Amino acid sequence: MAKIPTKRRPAAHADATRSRIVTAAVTAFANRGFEAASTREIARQAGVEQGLLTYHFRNKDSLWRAAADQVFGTLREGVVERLTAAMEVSPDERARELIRTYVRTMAAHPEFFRFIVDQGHRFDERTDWLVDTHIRPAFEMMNQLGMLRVAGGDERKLPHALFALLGASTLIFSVPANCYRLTGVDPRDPEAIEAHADFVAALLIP
Amino acid sequence: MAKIPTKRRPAAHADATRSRIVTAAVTAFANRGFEAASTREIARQAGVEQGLLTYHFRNKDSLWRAAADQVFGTLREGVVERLTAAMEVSPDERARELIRTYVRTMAAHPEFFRFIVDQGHRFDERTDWLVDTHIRPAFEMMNQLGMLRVAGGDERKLPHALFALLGASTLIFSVPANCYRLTGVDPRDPEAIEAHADFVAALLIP
DNA sequence: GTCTATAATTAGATAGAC
DNA sequence: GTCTATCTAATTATAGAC
Repeated sequence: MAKIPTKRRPAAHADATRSRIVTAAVTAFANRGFEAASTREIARQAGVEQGLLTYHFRNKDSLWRAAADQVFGTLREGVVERLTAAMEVSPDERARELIRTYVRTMAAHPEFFRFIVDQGHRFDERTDWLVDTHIRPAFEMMNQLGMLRVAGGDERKLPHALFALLGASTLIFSVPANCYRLTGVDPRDPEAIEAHADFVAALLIP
Repeated sequence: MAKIPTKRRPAAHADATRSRIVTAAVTAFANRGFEAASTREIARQAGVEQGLLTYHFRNKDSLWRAAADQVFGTLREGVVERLTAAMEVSPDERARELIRTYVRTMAAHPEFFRFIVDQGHRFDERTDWLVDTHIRPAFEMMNQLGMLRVAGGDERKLPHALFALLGASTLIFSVPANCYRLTGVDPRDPEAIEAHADFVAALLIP
């Protein structure tokens, strides 16, 4: 009586399997970088055999792109969801709250930053794809929301504002071992996240 | 008549070989991370055979520490050298100039940031060693120089100030492919470096 | 001090059974 | 859809020649 798939979703179980693989891939790629992440370890984490990965994804490169889709998709949902609550406050306070929201989202998804740093120094196809598919839309959304007002309306300062904001907001959550060993503060603690959100918001919108 | 070593420095040539290996290792570890960097590729870049690496360094871990010593040593020299020129200006302007110097040094050595990010999320022996040996002394020097005045004298804000400064100053130089593809600005250009130094200095010391 | 050879392990990709 | 088996190549570490 087991394994009777419905007519409408014969592949529901396969979708779940595929999803588990992608989730395991996100962790592996973020923790170890593209080359060092092993498809065997990803399969093991997802509870499947390595051969199945080539059924759902052609090769390691395709799996990486699926992982990137999930990382940026989750991020987009998180930010957009929190931004729908329209704020009737001053532009400065609105920008500050956007930045605090941004910091909290980064804290919840440190894998995002490592994805970018691991890939961002390679002038290759994957970087072109990542920027065109995911990073540019995010950049334009942040700009339209007024989060980059720190550039003072000078378009030439936008790149510096973007990477300064991203680096200031996110680095601490991507190197928790360094931060904890160095300062005793664990950046995964909720209080540390709020403290960093307040600090960065005050820094960028004084 | 070749290969007549002097009495005092019989190993001068060996030292040069060792140094070439370390230099190649710095590049490899920064570009690809600890696991993905291969000792064979490092040996090839240094113009030696792989077996020689275990003569000069016990294993990959020891080689990584030697590479870290070189990265942080170079950085320390660069910063200290530039700071000896005492500045008789206001504390604010002095802090700004220190931060500009810091940004320029980071731009000249993007491998520093990738060393930290690649290692900083692992709670292991290497992180403990890196923090205790290199990061903490650098942190204390920055604090004593007044570069973390953005914390406003509040000791609890120091961790946030440190990682915000480091991230804001350095990220852009560590992801040049992202920045160039996204904005058209190549952060390796001297004008871009100066623009970022000015931007970050103005951001942290308004 | 440097190289050659190789052992033991692991990598990604593929073919085919079920 | 999932797994088993295997191929080729690359990995770190080691032993020993010179």
